[in-house]
Amino acid sequence: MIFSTKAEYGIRVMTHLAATDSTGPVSLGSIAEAEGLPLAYLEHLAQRLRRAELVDSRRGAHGGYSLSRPAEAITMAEVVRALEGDIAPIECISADADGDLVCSRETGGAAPCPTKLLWARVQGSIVRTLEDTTLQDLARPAGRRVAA
Amino acid sequence: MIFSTKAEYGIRVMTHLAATDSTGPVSLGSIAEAEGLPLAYLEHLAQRLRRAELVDSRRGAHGGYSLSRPAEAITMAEVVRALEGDIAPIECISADADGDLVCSRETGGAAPCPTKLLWARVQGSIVRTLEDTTLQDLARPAGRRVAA
DNA sequence: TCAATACCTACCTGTGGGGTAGGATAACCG
DNA sequence: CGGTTATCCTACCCCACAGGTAGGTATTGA
Repeated sequence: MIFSTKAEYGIRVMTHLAATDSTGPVSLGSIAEAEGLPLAYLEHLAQRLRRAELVDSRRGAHGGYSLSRPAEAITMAEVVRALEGDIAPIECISADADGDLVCSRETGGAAPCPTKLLWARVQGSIVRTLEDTTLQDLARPAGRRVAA
Repeated sequence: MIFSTKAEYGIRVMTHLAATDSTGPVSLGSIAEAEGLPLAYLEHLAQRLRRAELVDSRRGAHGGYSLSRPAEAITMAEVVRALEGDIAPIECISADADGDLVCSRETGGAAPCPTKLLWARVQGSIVRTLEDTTLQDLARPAGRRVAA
């Protein structure tokens, strides 16, 4: 499995916010009830979304969460990264500061790991797909921006 | 992480076989030594590859494994599926007999899960990438068949 | 002041990845 | 035929992490 329920639940929270936006902050409790998800667990995910500055929060009575930006300006790449961490196809692959993929098995350029090409391709296609899909695409499933 | 070391190790075994092909079967022991991987673990992976009919095996002295088909006729989609099982981006998504994606959260078409569109796109891009990459592409990293 | 809410830290439990161990079976070689 | 080299098979083990639960603290509106 590629993504865990962290990504699923978190995206459902974001989609819910997108659908009920402009009516003030929405409490996690009401989202949990509407989506049928455990509140205590959603709180963890909401913290990740907040630290990534994808949502704003207001504490106290009538507080809650709201999108920090319009739904069309939030890509799924950002959301998934906030919820799941860096998107890597496999443990030995990570991106360096320039965004180039690095294989931890490559010890001084001796014998490049033959699988690196595959992971690079897979990673690229996933990231491109996530960057091409915005929150708005999911909130209004009728309007598909790009070909699936 | 999307793929585990099962996929990595298994592909390295396949690549090794592709590189040393036409010289008779290769023992797992020699592959394990050359690649620096634990033999006992590779045996599990080799069984998966054999049951998927991606490799042929010969028992006994001077036995070992060999590719069941030319490297250019083996796609990474087959190899990864044999090693990791079905490729699904998330637990709630699976493919039915026709290959269409099904979301286990959809209970009678009530409220379609807003995340399904995203998982469908991601799954499609991964599968397409894996199907476009053959074992030969990895065995000869210089000759890239498709754009990354 | 009180209720509602976000925020924080600690803990728990099951599953699966990533192996190890040990034997049974089969083929070649002298 | 008997030993050696291999695949094949089953059982087990450890631990990190997903997926939560619990319980408290801080903040705000009425």
